[in-house]
Amino acid sequence: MIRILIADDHPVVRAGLRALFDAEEDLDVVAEAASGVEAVAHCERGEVDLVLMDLQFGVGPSGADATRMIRGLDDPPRVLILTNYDTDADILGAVEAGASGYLLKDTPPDELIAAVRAAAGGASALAPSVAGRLESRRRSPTPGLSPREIEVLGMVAAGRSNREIGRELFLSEATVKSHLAHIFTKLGVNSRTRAVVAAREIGAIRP
Amino acid sequence: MIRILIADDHPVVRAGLRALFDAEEDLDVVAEAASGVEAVAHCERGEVDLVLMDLQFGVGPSGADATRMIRGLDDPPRVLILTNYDTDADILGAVEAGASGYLLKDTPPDELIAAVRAAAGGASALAPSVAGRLESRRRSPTPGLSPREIEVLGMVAAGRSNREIGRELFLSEATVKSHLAHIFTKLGVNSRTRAVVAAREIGAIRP
DNA sequence: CGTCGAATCGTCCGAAAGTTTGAATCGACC
DNA sequence: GGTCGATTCAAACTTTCGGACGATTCGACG
Repeated sequence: MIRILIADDHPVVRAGLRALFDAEEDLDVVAEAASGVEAVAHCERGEVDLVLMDLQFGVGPSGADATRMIRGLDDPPRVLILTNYDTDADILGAVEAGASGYLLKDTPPDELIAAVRAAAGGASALAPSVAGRLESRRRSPTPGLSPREIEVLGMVAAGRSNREIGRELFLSEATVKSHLAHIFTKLGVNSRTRAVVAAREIGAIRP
Repeated sequence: MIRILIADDHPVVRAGLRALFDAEEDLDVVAEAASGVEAVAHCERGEVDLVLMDLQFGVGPSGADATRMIRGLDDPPRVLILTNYDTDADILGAVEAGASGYLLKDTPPDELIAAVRAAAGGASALAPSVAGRLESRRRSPTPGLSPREIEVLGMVAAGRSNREIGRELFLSEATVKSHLAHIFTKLGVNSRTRAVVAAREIGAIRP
């Protein structure tokens, strides 16, 4: 018997998953959580073998954060990510946080159930499209943007000018330009707007 | 008895909605559709009082398109939009397409069921947050960007330079600048990156 | 201890971008 | 028939960006 915790902020999705699992004899939905903190609280009490976790909660810690916390417990349950979003950064973040698998919400039910059984059994379960993405990422790893560069890039994406960025980060405009020049070469572009597009594509900034 | 068609490309969401409605005596889920064309086909055969429609389908016509087609039938069912996304343009587009209501997927189940009954009874059902958004939109209507301006803005958002935009649209660079100047004043900004941010916020270009 | 990347700041210069002003055409609308 | 917005273009001007150097500091790593 696999004891499952469903963590998703959409009641409809929770009901759908519960209906799906109720039809299987070896799957038992023992709890639901509408937020990351709720999910962690449930796991602290034990009695859960596997968590189905959304990445996007309206408020509070993200699914990746919750995953990290859960995996830090003693004898933690496995965590399977089930989300709509599939940018590289999301997936990498989740896997690094300790997720055993990554599924997209348009996964067919039979695949989903198979993945749940596989994950509970200790195997890794990645949606094929996700696995391919991870593979392609391994071949051309993220142009390692430093934290500072990502910060600057985020402000560029928000429409700030170099001068404004300098003011807000307490930098000289020259430094901002310097960061931007590095960002440009790392992303293979030659203008701020193109950099924003590229950053969105690789998931380096909020979509 | 309200006969319901669920149109959503996510099996999990369909299962969730079905479970939700099955618990109500006066609601009967008579069919499911995983795409816009499927939904329209079902409605052409009649036997449906209300369609719960997602806006985002992976392939094929959008939920708004499907809504337009359904509302163009003889004696059409009512259409209730149920979606994740809530940009102004999405909502406006759906309402203009003939939707009787607009709900977000994080709506609590009881509200959802109430909205379904209201819509089937002929009333309009808008989520409070959505109604507020429409209201605010009425107060400050979309700065009327012309089709050409939207076209230019889209290319700016894609990272093109003024010269490139001119080449691709067979315009002089002066004309591109002229369009941009108008766009800036209409959006109340003073740079291309800010214009892209503003355009995203009001839903004038792809999110 | 030397090396390396990250982060900081600087100058100089050409290329884009943005501002201002003006103007022509065209279709829609009253 | 006149007005108005959309679209097109132009010249001149200012500001911002981006490229191409270099330079310093500092912590990490072997």
